[in-house]
Amino acid sequence: MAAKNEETRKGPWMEQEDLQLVRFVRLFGERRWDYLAKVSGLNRSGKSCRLRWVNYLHPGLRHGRMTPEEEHLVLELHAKWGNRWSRIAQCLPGRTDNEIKNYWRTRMRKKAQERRMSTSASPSPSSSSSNISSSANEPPPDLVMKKRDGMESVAVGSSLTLGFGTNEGVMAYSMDQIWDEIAATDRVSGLSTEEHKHGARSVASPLWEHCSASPWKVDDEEFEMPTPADGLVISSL
DNA sequence: AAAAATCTCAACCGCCGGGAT
DNA sequence: AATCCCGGCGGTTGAGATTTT
Repeated sequence: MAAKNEETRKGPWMEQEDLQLVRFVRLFGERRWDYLAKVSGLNRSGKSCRLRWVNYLHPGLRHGRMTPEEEHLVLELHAKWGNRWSRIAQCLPGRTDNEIKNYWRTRMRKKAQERRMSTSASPSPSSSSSNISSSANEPPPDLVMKKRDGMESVAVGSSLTLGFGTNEGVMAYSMDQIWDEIAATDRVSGLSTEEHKHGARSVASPLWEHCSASPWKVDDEEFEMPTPADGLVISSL
């Protein structure tokens, strides 16, 4: 048996690949990733395609820093469900499990650092009960955001950029560019960029229809949307 | 201004469960 | 009923960006 035609590509996605993926997701919907990966001509695994779509290209995504409300919600939900990132993500429209996971990880690291500092500063014997390892799944009382507070978050439609290397050098492109490209190449079909952004979801995916009322639908029967009655106090939500 | 340290986030991996055959 | 395949999830890694010294 000859090896696969070419080995599957890995690493950062190129703009062309994104365009291709978006186009084929519009055609086939958000499913059958393996098939989609094959017919699209992308030298990527189905998994890789799905991940790229779900975590980056999906029209409903919000990128950039979490709002304080979102941060609060993550804390509350993590207290309730632990590391069930996908489930938590379903309560934060536009956020992916990956993003939340990353956020939590960063936060825990910060927390651990602070704790290390404080324990080394004040050698309190009782502090051993809440050490770093146990804190990973244990929601700390409050949120500490010290650094980078001044940094503005960037939205998908505006200025989020990616950098990647090519033979010709480093390129960067934004989501707007991707959608513009699609609009340009498909202009004959009469769809505007905006229609693409929204059309991508409505045309392609039955899944999306499913989610249109609640885009981040949860099908787990145990699931309950947290309410203040559940002990969640989410101010200004 | 440069180097070092830290942070962020995209992407991969392995495992698991569900559906199809 | 058993097996296979695919998609989804959580954990982890590494490159690039940003901040601090």
